[in-house]
Amino acid sequence: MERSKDSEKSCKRRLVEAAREVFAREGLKGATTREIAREAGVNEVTLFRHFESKANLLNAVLKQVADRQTLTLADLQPDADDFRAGLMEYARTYGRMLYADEGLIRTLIGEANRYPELAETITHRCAVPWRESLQQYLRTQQTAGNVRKNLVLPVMVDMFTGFLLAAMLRQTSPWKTEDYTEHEYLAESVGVFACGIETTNQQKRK
Amino acid sequence: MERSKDSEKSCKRRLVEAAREVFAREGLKGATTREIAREAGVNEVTLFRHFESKANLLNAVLKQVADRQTLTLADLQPDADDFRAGLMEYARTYGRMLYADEGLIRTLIGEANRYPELAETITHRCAVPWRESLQQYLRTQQTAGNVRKNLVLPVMVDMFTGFLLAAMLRQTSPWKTEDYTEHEYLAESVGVFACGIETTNQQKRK
DNA sequence: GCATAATGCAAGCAAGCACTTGCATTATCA
DNA sequence: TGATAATGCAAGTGCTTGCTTGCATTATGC
Repeated sequence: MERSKDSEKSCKRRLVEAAREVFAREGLKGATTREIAREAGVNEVTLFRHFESKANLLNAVLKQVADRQTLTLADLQPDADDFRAGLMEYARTYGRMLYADEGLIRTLIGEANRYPELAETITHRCAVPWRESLQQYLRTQQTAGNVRKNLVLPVMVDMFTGFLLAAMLRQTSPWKTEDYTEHEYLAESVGVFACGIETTNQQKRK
Repeated sequence: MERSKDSEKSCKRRLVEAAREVFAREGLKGATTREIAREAGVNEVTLFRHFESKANLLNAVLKQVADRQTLTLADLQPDADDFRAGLMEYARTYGRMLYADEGLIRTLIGEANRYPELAETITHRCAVPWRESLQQYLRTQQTAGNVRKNLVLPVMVDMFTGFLLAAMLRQTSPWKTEDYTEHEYLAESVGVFACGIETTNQQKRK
């Protein structure tokens, strides 16, 4: 039972990896088991022997993505002493994650209503942890006197992740308009957001 | 040639209408010509007689949506004297449009990379006009002294539409978390945005 | 070296898909 | 009424899909 662990694992892993790419590239319906198997370099039958259905394979992919995100979030230690620097760190990390999983995120946005249980899973394991971490950070900054106390924190958190998500969607579209750089967007938008929620509203100098 | 105009038009229109719903509900690949025809109450063959292919039908749908949005935008006359009220009007109108076309927007986000020419069309005919209108409004407010002059306006515009889009995606998801109302989100987020870009940064009282 | 488990391969199945064809039926309008 | 155009209907074509079956081949660990 121990002997085959390695090869089997590498085979399964290669399949999950390939499936992640093909699902992201072709969509849930557009991805075919034939193409996934080909991209993984294994026979299509092997795919069905490991995961019994295409749906099972998709679940394995999502589980892997969720686990990776959990690690990313756990590694994040934002600067609590510099309010704006901490926010920027959240924004950069969140943005990096968005770009890394772009294809899957697009696909899930598109198919969320058709696979509700799937959307719920990914939400509970990805979005909720981010929300709570960020909300906790803002609460800390409130008690430190940096952030206004009359804010609805859940709204602020969703607004923050919201304009970052939208930025990713725009930048990775085939039609991106290119009148500012990604870095410029991050700095400017997070700056305005910070300016909007902080206590002492000193004007930001460019 | 005049005689059949009505019935033909009504038939074509019913097909486009049904197609819009089915495409939105099932996705570009998931939507079948059979179901579209059934939902329109006509025979599947009739569909192929009017539009020669599924792709043509999709184009007709997008054209209709784009035209409708052009009208919506033309009707919008934001209050230029009250900066925040004008912003809120933009937000409400934009939000209404987002909710009306939710399904299609989701689908297009999901499939943008697989149908680039399609994404480009819809962008040029929908997103760009919004961007320019909003940017013009902000420029006006800058000269009126209400908005800071050291802002990168394209970023501001995309940030604004961005957190509104993301809010719609969240609210219409099967897993919406429900810890604030749609109205509350609008008021709070637009408030923070306004607070972030305006010249005199008076604290907003709840 | 040998049993056992994993993989490959060729073929196929049943279903669903976009799209077509041929013909009967209905509505339109002069 | 009668020609013409639009629609309905039944059937079918060729392709792709997820998934299965049977059997040969390879690797693994004792």
